[in-house]
Amino acid sequence: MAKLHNAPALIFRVAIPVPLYRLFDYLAPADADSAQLGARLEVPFGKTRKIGFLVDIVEHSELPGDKLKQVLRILDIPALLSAADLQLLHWASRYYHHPLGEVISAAFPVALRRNSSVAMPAEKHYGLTGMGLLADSGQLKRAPKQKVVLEKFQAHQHLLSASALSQWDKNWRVPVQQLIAKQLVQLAAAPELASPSFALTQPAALHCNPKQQLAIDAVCSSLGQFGVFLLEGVTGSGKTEVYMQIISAALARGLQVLVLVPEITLTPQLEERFRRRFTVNIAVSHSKLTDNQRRDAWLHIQQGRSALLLGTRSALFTPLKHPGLIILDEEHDASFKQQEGFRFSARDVAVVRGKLLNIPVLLGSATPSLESLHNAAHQRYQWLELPERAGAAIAPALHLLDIRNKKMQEGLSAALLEEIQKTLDKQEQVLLFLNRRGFAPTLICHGCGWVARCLHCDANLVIHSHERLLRCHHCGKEQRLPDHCPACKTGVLTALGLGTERVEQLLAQLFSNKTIARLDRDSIQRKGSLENYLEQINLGHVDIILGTQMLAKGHHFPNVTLVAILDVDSGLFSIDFHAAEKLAQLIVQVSGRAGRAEKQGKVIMQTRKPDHPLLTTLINEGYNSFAKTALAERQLAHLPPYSYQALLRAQGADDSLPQSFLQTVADLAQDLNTGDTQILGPVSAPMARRAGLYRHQLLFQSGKRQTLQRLLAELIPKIGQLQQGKKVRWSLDVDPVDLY
DNA sequence: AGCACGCCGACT
DNA sequence: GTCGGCGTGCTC
Repeated sequence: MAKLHNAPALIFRVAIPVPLYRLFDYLAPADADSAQLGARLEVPFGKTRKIGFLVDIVEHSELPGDKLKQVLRILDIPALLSAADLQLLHWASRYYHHPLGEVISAAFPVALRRNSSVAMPAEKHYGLTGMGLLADSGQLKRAPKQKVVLEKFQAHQHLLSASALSQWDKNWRVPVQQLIAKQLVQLAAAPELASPSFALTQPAALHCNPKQQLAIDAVCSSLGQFGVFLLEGVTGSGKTEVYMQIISAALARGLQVLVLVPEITLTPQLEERFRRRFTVNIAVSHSKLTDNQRRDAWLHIQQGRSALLLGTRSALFTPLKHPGLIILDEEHDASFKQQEGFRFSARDVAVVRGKLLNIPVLLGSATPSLESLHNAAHQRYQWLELPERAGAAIAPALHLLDIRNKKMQEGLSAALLEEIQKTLDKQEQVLLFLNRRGFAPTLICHGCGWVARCLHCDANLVIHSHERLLRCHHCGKEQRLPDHCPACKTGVLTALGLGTERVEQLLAQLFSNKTIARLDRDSIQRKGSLENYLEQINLGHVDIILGTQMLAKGHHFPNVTLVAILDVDSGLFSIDFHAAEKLAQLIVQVSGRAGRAEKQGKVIMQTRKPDHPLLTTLINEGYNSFAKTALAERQLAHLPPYSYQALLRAQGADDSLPQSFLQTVADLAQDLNTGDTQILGPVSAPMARRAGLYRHQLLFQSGKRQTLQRLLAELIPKIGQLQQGKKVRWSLDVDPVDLY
């Protein structure tokens, strides 16, 4: 404990996960020598204790020594984050103008943010004994469970962890214990990661076409150095096989691979394919897992015990012991953008991470974002295309169906109904897409014109007919479906517009001998898992599939030969300039759900704007032509990616507080604005009131990223000190993707 | 974000 | 007389 009198007391600069734009100084603890930057620290903070992060060690503090408290303890020796990881988090904090403590905190799994224990799961691993290796499983025919388990081990020829076994079969413990008793299986020490010689006993890779091989070679030759690759491949073009062969090359070099996917609904199939293909330990991280499971996955990768991490957005920051490659699948997907708190884009941060770690980053999509295509066009990303459908599957044919002046039955034209009938007659499946759940979006009184509106939002209530409810899709508030008009008491209430429930009802009438599956948030919640539905569909037990957005993602329905998008027009006219891009991606993605090698799929889009250039370009010339046109329009309008934006949102209990707060900020920004940054607003948000709060926004736009960044860097810390800033909830969104 | 201090209304 | 409402201020 005794310190030399003259040794200067060391000061720890600590980032604390609080919404404050500053660091906190502490007196170093006794064991200061063992502290590394990035280590978690337990510190006294106000009246409580918090876990903070060591970001600097200095000799002097600006504060007088008697104001400083001492660090209680260093939680991680050594630190769990590498220098490059810490550098990435510093960058992200600066770029997104979000407090460093909260940003670093986001890199850790929840279980490590509050709880100090890095009680590394001393997870048990099991492997074959020499006897087990040679044993003939046929001799266990009187113990079928043991036989299957033994065969599982023999097929893998390496250690299996308890969690891997649990995922394979919940009831593995008893047979494994019995096999241990027979000395066929033994408890083993957990393996270190894959050295370069780690055996990858994988099934032979599929034969690749030349374009696939070109993509594989391009990324593989970049292993060990930074580079961004944009892999554009339509559904069925063999994108996943390209991923697998590149992953395989990275693993063979003893490198770890981080694979990010948009949502967990996509992971079961991909995870299964990975597990079948690779014998390395695979870690999985997504929101359906428990905090402890996610902590374990994080630590397994951090310690190099797992070689492959399959996860969603928040897995991006997981420290890699042997960084090799980052893959981001469906890179255009909106779920890669965090929409609250620390609003980062996992796609953009992944690219920066690749640069800092000096590893390649592979972005894949059938419908790349305009930003990524723009980056590819400017040689910042290397563009790799997979034009052909592997196995000679035929791309679906797209048709616009003009429904102007056509008689419609619940949103379905006679011509479409005829197509549906024809398809059903051939014993093939039909997929109908309508991006609105519920029965109908409006309840109106035929007598007096009263409309059911949400009390807390600027929105109409949606009719949910099965549940006899009116529900607000923005704040979730519900009420009973009224029998009579609450305003005039006499008028007849009428449902206006279309929802999936309503279409389902009609289909059930028209095709009463057919099975219909409705897939939307409501039906999934009520009737059980999505997987169950998907299985029923692919077993051929369903004739008509009807659903929302949910259908556009990942799942392929090989027996579907007709896809119909019931209302393509609602996406054509929006105040948000991203709408056209999103609609085009949606159309292509939904189209991609259908068909297989021997049957060409057909896609019908009902529209009242059959001449709309977005639709005609997309249909006649394809997604890439559409993208070129859309980018040209963006350039003319000086919109991203030809300019850079940041959106400051504010909400409060009344209309004036957020408005005047943003006006103060706008004035302040104007004073600081030395560049060409445009300060637009404040204006009220497109939905001015939501969940009882009044919302306003202020948009910053500049032709130069640096100019915008410089302004924000000066402005944002000042906002925190504004008196008005404490009475409203505000947040900054750098590179916003939806302007709501 | 927490958490405490602080100054005004309806309760045992 | 007090329990407790949430406005305001601070956290090294």
